[in-house]
Amino acid sequence: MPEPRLRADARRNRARILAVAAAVFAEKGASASTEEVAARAGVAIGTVFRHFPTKKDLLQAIVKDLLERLTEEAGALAADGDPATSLFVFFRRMVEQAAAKKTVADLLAAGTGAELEVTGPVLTLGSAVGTLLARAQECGAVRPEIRLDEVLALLTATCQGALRSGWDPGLQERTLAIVFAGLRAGPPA
Amino acid sequence: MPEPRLRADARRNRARILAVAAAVFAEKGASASTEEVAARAGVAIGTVFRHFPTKKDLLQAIVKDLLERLTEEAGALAADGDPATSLFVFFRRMVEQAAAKKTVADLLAAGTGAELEVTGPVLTLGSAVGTLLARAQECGAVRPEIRLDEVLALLTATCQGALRSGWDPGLQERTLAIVFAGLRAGPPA
DNA sequence: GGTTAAAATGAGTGGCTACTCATGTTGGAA
DNA sequence: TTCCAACATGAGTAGCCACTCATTTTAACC
Repeated sequence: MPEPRLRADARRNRARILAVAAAVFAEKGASASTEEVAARAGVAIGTVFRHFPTKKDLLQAIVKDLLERLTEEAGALAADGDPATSLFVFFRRMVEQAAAKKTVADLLAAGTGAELEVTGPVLTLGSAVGTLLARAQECGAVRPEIRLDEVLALLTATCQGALRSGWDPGLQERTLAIVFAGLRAGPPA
Repeated sequence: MPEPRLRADARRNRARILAVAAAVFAEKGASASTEEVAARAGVAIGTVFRHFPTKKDLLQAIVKDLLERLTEEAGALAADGDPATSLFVFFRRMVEQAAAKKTVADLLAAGTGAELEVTGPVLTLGSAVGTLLARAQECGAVRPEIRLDEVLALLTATCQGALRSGWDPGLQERTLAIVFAGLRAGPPA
C-alpha cells in the first residue's frame, strides 16, 4: 500500500486540522461543530471534509492518535518502571488526562462500546495494560485473582467519573487510593 | 403556595407524559427528541410544552423523581437493613439501574456537576448515603477514614462506567467486588 | 513561464429539533 | 344546557449542523 503523496499545502493543512480538532474536542467534547474546527484552523469548511469525509472519521483519527500515545506510555512503564507501582502510575495518568480532555473518556467508552471504530487500538492499549497488571501481580502488588477486564472496567469508570463530575485533585487522589486498595487488598474480614 | 388545581384531562396527560418520557429517555438517553415523547404518549407536541415549557424542565422533573425514589430506598435500608452490608447493597442497586436506564448516570453526573438544576435532591440523596456509610463504619465494615465524597465519587464513576461500556452481570459483580474491597481493606502492605 | 491536476473555497442544501401560536375542543361550574 | 377559561392541536418558525459542489487558486513537473 504505497501512500499517495499529498501536495505540500495539503499535508500542512491536514496536520493543522488534526491538531486544532484535538484541542477543540478536548475543550468542548465531541459535540463541538466541524465549523469551529475549520475556523480555528484557518481553513474553509470544505477543506476539513476533503481530508476527513465524515466527522466520525475526524474523531477516529484523533482517538487513534491518543490511544497510540497512551499505549506507548504503558509500554515505557512496562519496560523500565517499578513493577509494583507502574500500573497505578499509569492509572493515575489516564484519569488526569480524562479530567482535562473530554475526548479521552468519551471515546475510551465509545471504543469499549462501539459507536466509533477504534477496536484495534483499544485492544492494543488493553494488552499493554495487561502487561502492567501481570508484572504487578508477579511481585504481589495486586491480588492474583484479578482479571484484566476488571481493571479496564475500573479504568474507564474512573475516567468517566473524573470527567463528568469534575473531581478536584484531592478527591481524585483519595478516590484512586480506594480503588488501588481494592486491587491490592488481602482477603475480606 | 396553593397548588392551582389542574383540569382532569390535564392531570392525566401530565402523568402520561412524565411516565413515557422517563421510559424514552431511559432507552435513548437525554438526547431523545421531545417529538418522540409526544408521539408515544399519544399527545401533540404542544401539550408537552404546555406542561414542561422546556426540555430541561422535563428532564429535571424526571431526575427529581428518580433521585427521590433512590433516597427513599437508601432511607429504607438505613432503617432496617444490615449495617454491614446496606451500603454495598445500595451501591449495587444503583449501578444496576444505571446499566438499564441511561438517565440515571447521565444526570447524577449532571447534578454533581451542574447542567441541570437538581442540586437539592442530589444533596439529599448524598446525605442518605452518608447515613449508610456511617453505619457501615460503626460496625467495621468500612474503614473509618473514608469520607462521603469519596464514596459518592466511586458511585458516580461506577454508574458511568457500567452505562457507557455495557458491563455484563459477571464483570459488574467482579468490578464492584474490587471497589468494595477497597472500602473495606486494611492498611496496604 | 505554461500547464494541469490536485487542493481550497464558501455559499448552499437538507435534515433534525426545540419551541410558538392561531385555531379548535372540552371539562366543569352555574 | 350554557358558556368560557383552560386545555389540546399540529402546522409552522428559526437555528444549528453535517455535508456538497461549482468555481477559483495553487503546487509541482516540464
